[in-house]
Amino acid sequence: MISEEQFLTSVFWAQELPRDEQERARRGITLRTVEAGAYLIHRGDRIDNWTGVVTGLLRLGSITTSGKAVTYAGLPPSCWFGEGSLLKDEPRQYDVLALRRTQVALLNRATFHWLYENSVAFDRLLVRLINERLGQFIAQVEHDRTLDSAGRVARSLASLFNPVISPFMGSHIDISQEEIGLLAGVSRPVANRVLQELEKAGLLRNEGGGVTILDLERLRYYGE
DNA sequence: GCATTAACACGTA
DNA sequence: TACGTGTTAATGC
Repeated sequence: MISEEQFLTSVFWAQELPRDEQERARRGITLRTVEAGAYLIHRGDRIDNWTGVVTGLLRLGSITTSGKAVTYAGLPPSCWFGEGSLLKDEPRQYDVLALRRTQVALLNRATFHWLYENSVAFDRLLVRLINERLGQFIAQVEHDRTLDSAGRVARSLASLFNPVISPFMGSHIDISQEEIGLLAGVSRPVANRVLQELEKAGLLRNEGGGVTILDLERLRYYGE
């Protein structure tokens, strides 16, 4: 179980629940650390938790039959995921890999289902998140087919700062150019070149192991 | 052409 | 020493 203070500061949806439901949710959450390069979830695993990123960075994706890594989304701090597998009670469809040492919060299955059955506030939260994620993935399919590498890097960076999905993000993220390349599906030299291009355009600031976003709206539509 | 990999130099924690 | 960044050369689709 996590402390009340940790619950309120690291779980963005805590305040959306009435007091008694908050307390029930808090008692159902445990913390866990995943080392850099380790898998939190393998494709085919049975899922027993709804999972939130507290610190660090995860990559949602899979490996194609030809062995190529495909990224579906970066999962930054304050992002919660895995509700699909819990609601459908089916094995996990994708891999979740820690790009760096990452702390996650795990809400156990029983508590998740209790909230799902009994809390209007929790259901509204789920609908909002699923709706937003659907829009994000549809946009991503379009962009992967139309944008060049600069647009894809800009897009995948911008998607980390989605205020519905990861509301605690602010404007800075600790992420190396190597990791940006892994998320955007480009090599590090390309990520490096694009980041300099985006900095020249005034959309972000490169800070060595991190990036500060200066203009999220233009970053989101860069290259269109 | 544009991207990738491998390699090297450089600065910093 | 380890890591992140900037850059180049060789190579492939």
